[in-house]
Amino acid sequence: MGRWKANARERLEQAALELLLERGYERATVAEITERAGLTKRTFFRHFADKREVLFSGQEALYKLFVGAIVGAPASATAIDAIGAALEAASAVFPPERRELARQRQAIIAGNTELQEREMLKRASLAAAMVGALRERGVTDPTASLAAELGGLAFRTAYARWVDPANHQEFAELARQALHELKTATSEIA
Amino acid sequence: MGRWKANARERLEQAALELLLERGYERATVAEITERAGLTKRTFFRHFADKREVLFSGQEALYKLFVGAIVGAPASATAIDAIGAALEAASAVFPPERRELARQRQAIIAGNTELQEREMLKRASLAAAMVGALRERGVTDPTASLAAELGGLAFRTAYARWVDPANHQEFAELARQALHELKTATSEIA
DNA sequence: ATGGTGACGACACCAAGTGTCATCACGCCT
DNA sequence: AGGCGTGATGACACTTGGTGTCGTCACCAT
Repeated sequence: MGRWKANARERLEQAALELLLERGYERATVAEITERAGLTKRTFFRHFADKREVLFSGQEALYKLFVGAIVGAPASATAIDAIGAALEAASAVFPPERRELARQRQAIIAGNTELQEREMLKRASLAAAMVGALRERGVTDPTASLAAELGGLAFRTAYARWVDPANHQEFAELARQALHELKTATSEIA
Repeated sequence: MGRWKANARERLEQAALELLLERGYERATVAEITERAGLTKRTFFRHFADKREVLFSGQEALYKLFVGAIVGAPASATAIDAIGAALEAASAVFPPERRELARQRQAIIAGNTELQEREMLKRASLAAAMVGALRERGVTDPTASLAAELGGLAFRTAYARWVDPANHQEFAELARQALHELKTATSEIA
């Protein structure tokens, strides 16, 4: 079987999504995923650092959108304004067509602890990236960490609502709502 | 309550700490840890769910202190007050004698991604527990999540300073400082 | 063609976990 | 004291994730 078609990585992602949805993360082996994709186990690990990573391939782009929007926000913008701009920019990664995919992905992650661990690490990396970007704007540390944490919470809230079948609004709108709610809660808490 | 050679779990934790400090997490095998403890690989996995877990054994107690303090806070206490009480209660787990141990543990974790993943998951579990406890007090959701996130950030800040050799204050004092800084930053951000 | 480059397959190998059964120390009962 | 049950451990085989290494084959530029 010496043939090799293009899109190996995408085929692996697709095969993984299907198989993990059918059988769950633990009951599906890497060998079975690669078999479905017409490849071998070794090739899987050339494209993904480990089995979990096949479900977290868009993260890099998300970081860049966040960081870019924060450092690119107007100089007059406050830390929270910059966070708001970041959420706005992030909306580009979550068009309505990707909602069903995101839902499936979340269903798989919800069923396995290893995947949740990976997700938590990605969250922390994103938060750290936001803190770094805010610092580049001159925001000092207690405020930078707090703003990043707030942004992360707003993002997770918006994402959870976006994935929820009960809602039909666009991500950007949900993000604006979540951030607004958190801002008012913040002023009430102090 | 069987007492065989006794202390199997503690011996495993001690052997693991030593070996992981010497060689790092990835270059030390479970078989080597158990060999040092005078036990077998199988026994290790009867005491710990996986290799990572040997470094996270005190977490259960921490959760209980947090939750207990939050639900046990006086009815007049605000959400932030309850968080403050939780941090105060958590100080019991971090006496000065445990500082060196904590430092070593953090050094090992800092050197390996899997361990950081586990730590992030524990953080998230703690945050979720705090949200649950706050809800029991009648705190509703945007505020509960925000307060829990704030508490987590204060805790991490205090812990980082407590472990830092440059500081010599007690954990409770560092926690009060961190929470106070975050409260003022919160009022400035809104 | 011709040779170089990069992606893939084949194979061996290590380490993390798990299932299963045997064994051995201890407390308890008579 | 001696037998019994229980729970912790050892022994061993097995699966799966993940890596190192080498060979092979398509593609491209010369």
